[in-house]
Amino acid sequence: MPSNQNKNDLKPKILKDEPTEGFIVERIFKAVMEQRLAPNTKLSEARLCETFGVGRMRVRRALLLLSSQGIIQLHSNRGAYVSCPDSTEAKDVFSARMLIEPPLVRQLARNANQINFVELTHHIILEDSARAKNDRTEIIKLSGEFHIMLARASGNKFIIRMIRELVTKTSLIVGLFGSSQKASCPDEEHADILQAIKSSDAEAAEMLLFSHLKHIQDALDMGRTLEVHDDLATILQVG
Amino acid sequence: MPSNQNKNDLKPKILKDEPTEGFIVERIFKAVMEQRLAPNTKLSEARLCETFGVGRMRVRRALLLLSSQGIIQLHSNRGAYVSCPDSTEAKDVFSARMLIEPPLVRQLARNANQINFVELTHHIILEDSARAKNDRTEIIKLSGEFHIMLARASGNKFIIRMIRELVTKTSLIVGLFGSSQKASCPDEEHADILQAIKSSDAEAAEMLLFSHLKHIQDALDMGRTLEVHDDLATILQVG
DNA sequence: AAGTTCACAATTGTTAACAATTTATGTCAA
DNA sequence: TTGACATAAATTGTTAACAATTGTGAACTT
Repeated sequence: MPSNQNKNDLKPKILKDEPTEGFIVERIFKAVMEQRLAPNTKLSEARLCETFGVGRMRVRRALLLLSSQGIIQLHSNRGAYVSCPDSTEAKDVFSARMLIEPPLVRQLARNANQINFVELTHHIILEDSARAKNDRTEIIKLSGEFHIMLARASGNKFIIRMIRELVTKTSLIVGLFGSSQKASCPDEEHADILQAIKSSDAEAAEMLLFSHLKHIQDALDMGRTLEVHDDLATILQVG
Repeated sequence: MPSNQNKNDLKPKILKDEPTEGFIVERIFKAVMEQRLAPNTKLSEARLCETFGVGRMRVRRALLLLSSQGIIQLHSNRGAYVSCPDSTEAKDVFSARMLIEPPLVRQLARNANQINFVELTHHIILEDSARAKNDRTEIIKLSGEFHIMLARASGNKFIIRMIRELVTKTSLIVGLFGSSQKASCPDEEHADILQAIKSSDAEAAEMLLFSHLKHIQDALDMGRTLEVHDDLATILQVG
């Protein structure tokens, strides 16, 4: 959802080593989704400039785009901070996801024959593998990505964008309110959902996804303190 | 230290006569939704600057925000143009709306007791009035707004934003592919939907909204020429 | 007349300097 | 030590000049 889709832009601008603002948005977006950027972290222009080796304009445009997607918040004259959703916003996020995603997988199950399952199936394997290694960071990353892949299977760019935004906010919420003991994404539920879709069982898929979201929400524990990262360069350059 | 969020953000900046970029976005957004800005219309920076009496920076930021919402498209070195959705995108828009809005009104019907119906009811009256006067412009404006009001009734800002964007794109699509003879928004359907919600008939509301969207889509006629407006000042300053 | 080339005008993209605001620092008094 | 207050530093917001790109049109060739 970042930048622009260009028809006539067949220029070799990609050769320039300067990252485009879409690239910067993507990086920060991903860092937030993978919980490498904690809520309330300050994203100063100067820091981002040197991190990405880019002028101030690009950074400011990227920050504006991120703020328009609710990933960060711009406080005038004070800078950009990673969004810190409150419980109300958390409720809205899950409410929106519960409204959209169940009908989505229902539709997917109905058109199961048109779906390419290889990537999705492979993704489940990756998730299992990460769980086996107890790699919390990887689990979080893959868990979010699974839902985005489901959205992508719809082929509808509006749905994809919406889900992407909601999943990213979910990452922030889980980072803030997720009790570390409970599993952030219950073990076999993704596999079950995918199986239901594969077997064209629309009702089951819809219900499974709904309860899946409910499980995630129920595992939240409102009322936790948060830590603020500060080594942006490391966080953003990796991955 | 993390507890202070809105301290100085409530400044009397509104006193400045310079419109903020949010204001500019809102104006253009609305102009597109009400079909006063035709697809493919060029929005040159200079023109917008003098129209809103604002520096180039504000305009550029506004344009970036609008492009991130898909309302306009930015072609590098060539400027900003009102989006001109093709048939594929049109299909995606209706597909997304059919996925989201029916479950939305279903939910609204279930919680009908928590909804304030005065504005919605009044809106129906306004629509009837506009239809009576055969005021096409007003009809288009009100028709879109009704759906946004439904979204607003959910109180969920993610849903509201999504619907707003989809409705606006629908306006572009109807402007492009809408055959002028067929009604753009069938006469009594909004009233019927609202009545179903009022009576807590979730199933009926869901189905009525679905077929309502289908009717709008079916009334489209792919393959029309488009006209490009050019008097931005007039268009944007009114309303 | 159609097409090409070249130069010029208009528009957008970028940079850097400047202004405004916030945050940090340091001194002094209670 | 704490608090207030003034000053300095750092950060963001804005403006304007400059660079780069695109579109236009005249002159020229075929």
